Amino acid sequence: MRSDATRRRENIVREARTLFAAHGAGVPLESVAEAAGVGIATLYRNFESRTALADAVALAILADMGSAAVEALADFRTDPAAAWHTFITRLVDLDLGALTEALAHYVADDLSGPVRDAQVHTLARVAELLTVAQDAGIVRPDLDALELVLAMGMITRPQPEVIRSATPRLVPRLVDIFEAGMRP
Amino acid sequence: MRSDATRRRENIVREARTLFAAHGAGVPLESVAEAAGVGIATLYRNFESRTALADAVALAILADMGSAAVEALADFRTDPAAAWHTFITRLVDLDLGALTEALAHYVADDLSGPVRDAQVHTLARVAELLTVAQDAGIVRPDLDALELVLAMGMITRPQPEVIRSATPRLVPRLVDIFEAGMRP
Amino acid sequence: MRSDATRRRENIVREARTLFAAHGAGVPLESVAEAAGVGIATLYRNFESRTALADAVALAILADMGSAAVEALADFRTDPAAAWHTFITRLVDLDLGALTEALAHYVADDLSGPVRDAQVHTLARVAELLTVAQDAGIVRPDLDALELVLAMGMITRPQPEVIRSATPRLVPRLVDIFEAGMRP
Amino acid sequence: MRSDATRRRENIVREARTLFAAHGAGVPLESVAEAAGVGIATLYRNFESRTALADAVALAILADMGSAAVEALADFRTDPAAAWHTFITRLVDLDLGALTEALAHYVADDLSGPVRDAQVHTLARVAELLTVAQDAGIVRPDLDALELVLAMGMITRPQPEVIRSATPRLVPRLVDIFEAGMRP
DNA sequence: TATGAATGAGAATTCATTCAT
DNA sequence: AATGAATGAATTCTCATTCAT
Repeated sequence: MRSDATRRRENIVREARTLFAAHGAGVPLESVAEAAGVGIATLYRNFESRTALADAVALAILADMGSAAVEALADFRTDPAAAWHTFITRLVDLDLGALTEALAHYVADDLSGPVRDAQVHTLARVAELLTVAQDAGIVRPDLDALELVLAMGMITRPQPEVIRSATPRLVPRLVDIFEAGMRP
Repeated sequence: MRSDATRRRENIVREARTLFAAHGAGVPLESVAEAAGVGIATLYRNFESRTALADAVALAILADMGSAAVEALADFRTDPAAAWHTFITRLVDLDLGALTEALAHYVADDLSGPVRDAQVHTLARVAELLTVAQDAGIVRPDLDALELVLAMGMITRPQPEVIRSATPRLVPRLVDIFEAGMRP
Repeated sequence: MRSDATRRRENIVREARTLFAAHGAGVPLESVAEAAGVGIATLYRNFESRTALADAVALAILADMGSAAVEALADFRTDPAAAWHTFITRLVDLDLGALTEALAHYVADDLSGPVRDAQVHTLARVAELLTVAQDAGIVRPDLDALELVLAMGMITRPQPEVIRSATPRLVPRLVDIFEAGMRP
Repeated sequence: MRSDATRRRENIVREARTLFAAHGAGVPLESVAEAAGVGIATLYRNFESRTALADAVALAILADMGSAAVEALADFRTDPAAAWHTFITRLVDLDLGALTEALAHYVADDLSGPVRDAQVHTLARVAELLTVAQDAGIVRPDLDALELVLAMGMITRPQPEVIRSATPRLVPRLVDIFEAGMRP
């Protein structure tokens, strides 16, 4: 029973993440509930408010980002360039745009405790990786972790339909340019 | 009264452009009206619908972008690198994010005639400049005009307040990285 | 100059009458102004409010109805049945539906003085004709003038487009049935 | 709760029917909601749009009309004249005026499927009754079912308050005249 | 606990009426 | 005097959130 509830909850977060990434954080919560196959009231039982759900989405993304950083660090010895490139690629697949959207409701630095902590913690991991990469001469030395993450977030944010369909390969292209720009 | 009305109309477009850039194209039209110092009905007299207003905003931005390209071309002889850099910088100040947002309501290639025409026309100017810059060896050869414009649009799109205040210098930094990435 | 203004004013009333009859008294006054080829402010200079305009429409219709009754009376000697039938036919063409609509804004018996007077006066003429027709044995004796006028108004009131197009001959048919029903 | 919701829904239709009949199909939906004792959003949950509500009203009226026709047919053997008269009388009480109003938003023959079907079906019933009555020599042979229904609709359409209060017995009188006019 | 229904508050849009030229 | 522009008030419709089963 317990795990059933847990799975349901995670499912809601997953769908919210996808929808936030695709259509912005403004999507009707009812559509999130529907995508997750639950009633709207169930969503609200699990997440007190839109903010609470957005926080959960943010935490999920930050967790994935942390893992990506840790794994990249582990692989770094073997093949630095490949490890770094893989990390960037994984960031792209993380729906970072949804993260940005999910944070949109905070004013200034009033991030809720857990989110702020996770952010600090994850950024520390990324910074660690970044330092190693910089020391290895793969990445320009004046780049900081927050900047990197936000940059990836901005270039993967949801695009209006007109633009997405007119330029289907846009994101990979931007990522490629960005990677080039990050080299020393 | 005629010129008065014209000024008012332009004022509405200017405020809309600013607000679209700052908070997305979803901003209440009432807040646009308020910013422009007019009643909501006046806005509607001038722009039949949100779409019509968004079109006007798009046209204004495209016009400015065209001018920037033309001027950069003119300055190119004198100092290619400076001309290119100035062009990029001017793009940043154009509220391209607002353009992206303003296009958000179109499906596929159903841009309204005038907007599509202006887009084609302006992109042609930009492409001209781009070609010149590529020939001069300043810009990587595999970059196209649409890509360039969209890229600038994405990295200047409105940010949630948390992010903007936490990283006030973000946009210039991203631009710098992008410029680096665009070199051959 | 004077007659110019008068003609303009009458033109507004005429267009209002047509539009009230066709689309109900709720039509935008701006569309009335446009149909009359004047600016909305001119309409308002001539008619203080929608009510004032509606009154003018009512008066115009009542005047026409009075004339029709007077003429029918004059023709009655010659050919009673034809005179009566012609009268009924003329009522149909009078846009009586517009009259009904134009009165719609009055509560209870608060008709404005002039309208009430015109109504009383016109009904007296119609009653006169009606009496003559009843005496001649053409019309059932229990019919009164107000009833007659309202009946014609109801069966000529504007119809929704669906119905109008589905049954283009409806009004003449109803008039025919009504005429039959009015015989002794 | 299910049956509760059903009752509520039916209640909304009932009130809408009454208000459409009394004040035209243009009544603020908020006033319909209020009359039904629900919030405006509840009305919208049940009826996607004004059109959907109007359709429901139309269907309800058509259903009642069908029943009236069927019952009149059943009673016809016993007492033709009484059955016919009762049928006419029941039509009057059906708020046919509301039906007309409810159809007002359709263009040409674009009635929504279910409404069109119901209309065809109900008219067939009425036509059946009409034929029987014509065969019995009670009704003039050149009358068709649609005409009959529309005629009743027109003479029972909502009247402006001035008129209603000035002539409280108008509708029954018109019906009487109409019945007379429908005889062979 | 899970759900569908209910609700009020907010945003888009239209229109009668007033104002400034 | 004639006009087009400006405005607020009404109305439709949508959505986050709460409630009753």
